Parts: sequence; structure tokens; C-alpha cells
Amino acid sequence: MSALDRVTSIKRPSLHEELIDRLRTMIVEGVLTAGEKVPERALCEKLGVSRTPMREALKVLAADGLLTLEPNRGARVRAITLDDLEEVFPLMGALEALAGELACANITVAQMTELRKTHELMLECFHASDLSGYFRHNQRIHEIIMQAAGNATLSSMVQSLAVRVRRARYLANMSSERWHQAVAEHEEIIMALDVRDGQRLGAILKRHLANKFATVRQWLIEQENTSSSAGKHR
Amino acid sequence: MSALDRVTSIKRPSLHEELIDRLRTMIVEGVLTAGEKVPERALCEKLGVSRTPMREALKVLAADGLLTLEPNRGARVRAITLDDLEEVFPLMGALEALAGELACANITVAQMTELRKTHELMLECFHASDLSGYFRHNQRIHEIIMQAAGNATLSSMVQSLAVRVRRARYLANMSSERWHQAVAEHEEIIMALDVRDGQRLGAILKRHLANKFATVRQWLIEQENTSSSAGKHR
DNA sequence: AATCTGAATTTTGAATTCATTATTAAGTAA
DNA sequence: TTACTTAATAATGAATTCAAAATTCAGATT
Repeated sequence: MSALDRVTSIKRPSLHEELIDRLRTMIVEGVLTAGEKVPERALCEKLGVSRTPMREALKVLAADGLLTLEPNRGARVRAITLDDLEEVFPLMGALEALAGELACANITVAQMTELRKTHELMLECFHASDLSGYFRHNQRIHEIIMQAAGNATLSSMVQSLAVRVRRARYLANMSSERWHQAVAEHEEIIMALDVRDGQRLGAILKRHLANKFATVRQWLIEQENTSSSAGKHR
Repeated sequence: MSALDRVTSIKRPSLHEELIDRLRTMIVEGVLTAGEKVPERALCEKLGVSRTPMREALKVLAADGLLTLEPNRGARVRAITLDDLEEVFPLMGALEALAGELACANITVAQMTELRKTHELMLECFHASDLSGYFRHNQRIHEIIMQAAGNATLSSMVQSLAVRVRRARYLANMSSERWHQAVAEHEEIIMALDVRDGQRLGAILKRHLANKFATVRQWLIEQENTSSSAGKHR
């Protein structure tokens, strides 16, 4: 029976859960764009599922704030506005600061090692001007910190907020100076974690976020300006 | 046409939204108790709806952390454990502190007036030993602060966390000293708001919460002790 | 008696169907 | 033409139906 113990149980995620993931990804990646109506029928056909699990997924995503449900007229991808951003920013700040404090208290040596390793990889991407690689490693770093914090509830809340912001394809907008600044901030983050200074890490993360939001904000303003000349949703 | 203007549009919330509210209330009020399987069919019959909207509501509540969905074997009311509590507490602390800061910056005179009024009512209940009245006004006070903070996202997150904790019927457990302490803390809260001292309010709210959690924690421990002698779920 | 097997029943997951409400299109009158 | 009806079409919301999985329980086996 010893060899059998290592066999993991077959997990077949229900359709609605897979759909939640798929739709979320589609929204983040811009396949479904903000303000746009969600083509329920078309999506069902494309993904080969019936309306029942699809609608379950839509309800969940709406409760999560990614969609709005207009009675009798379907779902719409919720557009992120400047007002939203101003709401989300202080929240993310408070949550990331908390994550930093908790991470300092709980991070393991292994996690610290992976963090440094990922940071190195990120630096390489930075020097190679590989934006998407940089973005990937950057995200991973924040994931490790969140993981080290060891608070699943906190993690999922930050995740949910991050997705709402991540839709904004603000990265292309990141200036060279801003990029340098971000890298410098990451150095500080690693250092604070190294000496387990929770207070300081919290402050750095908050500032890091504030700078990021300034970039997103700028991007959003430009977006609204260009799109208003074209056409309005709704 | 002037009289007609005041007529509000008929809003018939979709079934699944009403169900979300109903089920949430049932969980908070203990009609559906922690660890218990949700009797899908029976609930549908009781509430006079079909399984479709009911299942949509269950999915949303599960995503919100109030239920767990076990594949092919239905939903279960998620029991709050000590570990959960330890997770939720620092989160609520950070969020309430933020709410306090924002409230100080944005509270209106009208809101401040209502706050004082509600505080008076709460005091009356306290002196009359009316626990449920006290609880109601107490909750209202925190609602007003959250409203004054003017951050809907923050508000809904705190709400969601609060519900998870509120299920615990810890109030009966509140000692006389603790009750006195809570009232004193509320005085402090009002004062800090009065002079718009965000930092201080944040600290007070955090401490207020810490004390509350100590009470909940004690209640939970007693619960786990008494229930383990009886029988286990699952 | 205790455990195992397998059919009967119940419950769940998902597709389908049905009724209602929006949207579009076509026709009519000014 | 332009505005206004009204019929046709499409979508949404919710109930029902159907297949697959879990649970229960009677009977068989040790």
C-alpha cells in the first residue's frame, strides 16, 4: 500500500470553475475588452459548453467585480475608471503593506532563495529590454512575497484587486526612468526582506505601488482621451 | 408629468441575487450551521425556486468563502476555524484602520451627527442591558464610518470578512468587563473622528478589533471543545 | 455478527426547453 | 423623409430534463 499513497486523487474541476478561469484570463488579456457586452451564446459555442455553467461563471465574476450584470440584458465587462483606480489604490497599498509585514515574519530560507533567484532573472530581462519577461518575473516576485505572508484570504483579495487593474495594458506606457525606478525599488524590497524589517518593507511596497499606480493612472487618462473621440459604450 | 417623476422604476432583482442575500442571512443567523451540508433540493422547495438560480447563488457564496463546494457532493457551510480567524483578523485590522483614516478625511457634518445620535442610542441599550439593541446600533456605527470612508470596494471587502466572523455567535460570551471596554473604545472612536485624527482613529479601530477578536477567539475555542465531545462532521 | 458486493435510490452537474423581456426590422401615417 | 407602431427576431432568466456520480441498503459471504 506504500506506493499507492503517493497517487493523488483524480480532480476534474467542474465546468463553471474552468470557465471562471478562462473568462478571467480573457478579460485580463483583453480578448474581452472593457465596456464590451459578453457574447454569452458565442462564448458557449466557442468553448463547447452550455449556458448553465457559463452563466454560473458570469455570476461569480460579477460578484468579484469584473463584470456588471444588467437585468435582462446580459453581462458587460466592467470598465476600470479613474474613480475605480482611486478606490483600489489605497486598498492595495494597505494590503500589500500587510503582506510585507507578514512575509518578514514568516518567510523561509527557501523562499528567500527563490526570491533572489527570480530577482536575478528579472534583472536579466531588464537589461535585455525584455518587457514581457520582466513582467512575468516581477509578478512572480510579488507572488512569492504573498506566499511567504502565508495568509490565503489576503492573497486572494490582493489577487482579485490586481486582476481588476492588470487589465489595463499600461506596461507599454512605462517610461525608461520609471522602469529604472521600479528595479531600484525591487532591490530595496529584497534588502528589507533580508533583514526582516517588516515596517520598512511595508513602506517600500506602498511606495512601489504608488509609483505603479501613477503609471497606470497616466495610461488610463490617455485611454479615456483617445476613446472619447471615437465612440462611447452603453 | 411632475408627479410621475418621483415614481421609481420597478426593480425586480434576479432570483439568484435574492437567494444570495437570503442564504447569506441564513448562514449568519445560524439557520444553516457551520459544517452542515446545504440541502439544495429542500431549500429550493422551501423558497419556491428551481435549482438553477439556487446553484448560481451557491457558486457565488462559495467564491466569497462562505461555502465550500465538494465536487459531485454538493455545498457545505464553511466552518470558521481558529486558523481562519488568525488569517482574517490582521486583514480586518488593516482594512478598518484604512477605513478610519479615509473616514477622517471625508466624513460630513451630517454623518458625524448621525454617528453621535447612534452612539447615544447604543449607550441607552448598554445601560438597559439590551444586548441585541446594542449590537444593532454598534453595527450601524461601523457602517456609518465605512460609508464616510467613501470607498465601495473597501466596504464590500470588509463586509464580506465581517460576515464570515459574524456567524460566530460570540456575543453571548461577552463579559461585563469586555462590554464596558467596548463602550469606552467607542467613545474614543467618536472623539478621534471629531478632531479628524486619522492616524489615531486607525490605531483605535485596530485595537478595538483586536479586543473583539479575543472575545471571538475565546468563544471559538469553547465551541470546539464542546463540539468535539459530541460528534464530528464529515 | 461484521464486512463486502451490487442493485436501487438519491443527488449532483450540465444540457435543454420554455416563457418573458429586449432588440431589431418593417410598415404606416404625418 | 421622419417619427411612430407593431410584428418578427433574438436574448435573457428560470424551470425542466437527462446523464453521471454518490449514497443507501438489501442480501451474500466469511
